[in-house]
Amino acid sequence: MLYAQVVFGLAVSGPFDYIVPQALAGNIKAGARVRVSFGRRILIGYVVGLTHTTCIKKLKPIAELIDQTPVLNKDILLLTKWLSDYYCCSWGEAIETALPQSLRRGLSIPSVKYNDYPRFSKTPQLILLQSIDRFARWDFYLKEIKRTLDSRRSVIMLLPDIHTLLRAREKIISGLNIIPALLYRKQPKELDEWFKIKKQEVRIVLGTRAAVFAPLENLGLIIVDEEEDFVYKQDQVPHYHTREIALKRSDIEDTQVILGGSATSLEALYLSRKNKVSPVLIPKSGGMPQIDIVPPARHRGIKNIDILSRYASDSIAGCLASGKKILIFLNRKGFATFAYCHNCGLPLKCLRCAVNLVYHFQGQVLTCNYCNFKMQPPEICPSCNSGYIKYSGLGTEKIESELARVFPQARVAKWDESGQVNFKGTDIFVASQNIIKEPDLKFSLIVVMAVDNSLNRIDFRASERTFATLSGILGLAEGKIIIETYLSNHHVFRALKSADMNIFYDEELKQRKQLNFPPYRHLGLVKLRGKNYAKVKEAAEACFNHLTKGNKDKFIKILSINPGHHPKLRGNFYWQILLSSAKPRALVEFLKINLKDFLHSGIIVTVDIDPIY
DNA sequence: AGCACGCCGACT
DNA sequence: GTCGGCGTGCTC
Repeated sequence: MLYAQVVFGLAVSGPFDYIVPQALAGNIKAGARVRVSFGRRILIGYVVGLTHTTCIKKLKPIAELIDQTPVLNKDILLLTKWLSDYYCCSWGEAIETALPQSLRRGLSIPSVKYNDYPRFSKTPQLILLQSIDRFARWDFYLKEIKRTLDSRRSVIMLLPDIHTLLRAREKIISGLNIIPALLYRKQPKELDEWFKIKKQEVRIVLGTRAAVFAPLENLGLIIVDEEEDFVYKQDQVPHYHTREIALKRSDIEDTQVILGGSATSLEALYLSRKNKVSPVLIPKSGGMPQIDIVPPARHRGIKNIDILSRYASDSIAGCLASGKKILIFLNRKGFATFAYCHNCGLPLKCLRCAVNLVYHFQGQVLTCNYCNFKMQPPEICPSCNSGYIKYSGLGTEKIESELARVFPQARVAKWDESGQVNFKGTDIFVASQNIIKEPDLKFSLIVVMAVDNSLNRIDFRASERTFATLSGILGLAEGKIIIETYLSNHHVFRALKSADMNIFYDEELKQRKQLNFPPYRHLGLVKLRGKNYAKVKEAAEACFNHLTKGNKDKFIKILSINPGHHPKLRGNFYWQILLSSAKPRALVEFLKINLKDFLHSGIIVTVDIDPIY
C-alpha cells in the first residue's frame, strides 16, 4: 500500500498521511498538488513524500491528483522545508509562498516534459559586490549573467521594487539581447510567466522577493541587487528574508550568489568575513564627490528663520548662479510632521494606529503614514473645542515652500512618487527616500537635512539604515554633498568622509558584538495581537512568564516585553516579546515547543525570526 | 485556518 | 426547556 504525506497552507503542523488509490500510484510524485478531504473540508494539499508505512489508523484516500508534473521540484521542496524550520511556519505555508496565487487555488497546468541537463557540480560561491556606482554594478552583473548563460545554466536576479525591476528588464534586453521573465506581486500574467519558466523556455528571471523561488532548472546564479534594502524581508508570515533564501537555495543547488549594493548589510558583511570572502569594491566612476559635514542651522523650526545652515544656503546660491542642479534630501514626507491643538496641546492621532497624523499641504489633508487613513483637518480641537490647530515639524512640503521663499529666482519642485517631474525645468529638488531609486539623476549639489533624526532613532539598526541611505544618495552626487549633522564624529560620517566603508563596518560590528545584537546573535520576536488592549497585554505578560519558565537553555535569552512599535495598527493592539540566541534553530525549536501549549482566546500569536523593526 | 463540540446565560 | 455565545481542540 502506498501512502502520500500531505501538507496544507494552514498554520497546522503536518504532514498528514493519505491513501494513494491504485490508479494514481504510478503518477503521484513529491511536489505535486492533490485535492483531499481534511476534517470536514476539501483542501488543496502538497505531497511532500511517499511512503509504504504509516502509524495512522483511520486514513482517507486522495480524492484527486492535480499535477502530472510536480509544481515543486525536489530542490525547491527542500528549500521550503528549510524555510519552514528556520522561520517557524508550517511546511505548507512555506510552500504556498513559493507558488503563484492561482496555483494555490488549485488551477491546473499542463504537464511538462523536462530536458535533462547533466547536473554540474560546482562549489557554491559567494560574491559580495559593493559600489555606490550602479552602472559599475550592472557591468559586473551583465558579465556574470552572460558567463552563466553561456555555460547553459540559468539565472535569477532579484530587485527590491517594481520600478527598479522594470529598469533592470531594459538593461538585460539592451545588454544581452534577451527578454527575461518577470515575476512580481501583482504581475498580471503571473502564471504565464511562471509556466514559461517551468517549461524552460526562459533561462533568466527578474523579480521581487518571491522570485527567489522561481521554478528554474539547472540554476547557476542568483543575484540580489540592493541587498541591504529592508523590503527583502517579508512583512507577513512567513517572515523570510530573501537574502537568506537565496543563500540557502545556492547551497542546495550549488550555484553562485552575488549580493550587491551601495552599502552591504551587516549580515552579509559578517557572513563574508566569516567565510573569508573579500568584498568586490568598485569605485565610483568619475571619482567620489566632495563631502562636507556641517552643523545644522540652529534655529530650525522657528518661523521663517534659518531652515538651512549658512554654508548650505551659500552653496545653493552659488550653484543657482551657475545653473546647476541641486537636491535637498530630507527623509520625511509631508508638510508638518504633526498637528496639535494650540490650546490643550493634544496632537491629532490616527484613530486606528495611534500615531501622529502628518499634514499634507497639497490636498489640505491629514494622513496616517501607516494605514493611509486620511481626514480633513478639524476646524476645532476634538478634545477641548478650541478653534486653533497648530502645525509643526519639517516635512519635504514645508522645505519646498521655504526654499521658494528664500530663493525666489529658483524653480523649486518636490520629487513626486510618480516620477512625473520636469527634471530639466527645475533647479532645486526636494526629495525623501524614493529619490534613491532614480540612478539616472545627477546633482551638482546635494544637501542632506535632519539626518540626525534617522541616526537617533531607538533602533539598533539606525546607523546601518542611515549609512545605507547616505550611500544611496552618494550615488546621485556629481560635485558636492553637504550633510547637516551635530554628530560629525559618528562612524557613519567618518566612513563617508574618508571613503573607507570599513571604518563604518568595523565600528558597527564592534558595537553589535558588545550589545549581543545581530549579526552576532539572532533575534526572535513573538508578536501577540488582538482587539482588546488589556487582554493582549495580559496575554503577553503571561507568555513572557511562560517562556521564561520554560527556558532551561542558557543559549536563549528572553530580552524584553514591549508594546508593539506601533502599539495599535489597523484596529489591532500589539505586544511583543524579544528573544535572542546564537543559534536560530535552537530558538525556533524552543518557541515551537513553548508556544504550542500557550493559547489565549482572541489572541493571535506569530513568530518573526531575524525581525527588522 | 476552519469547523464542531461543549458548556453557560436570556428568551418563547 | 432551547437558541446561541465563543472557548477549546482536532484535522491523516
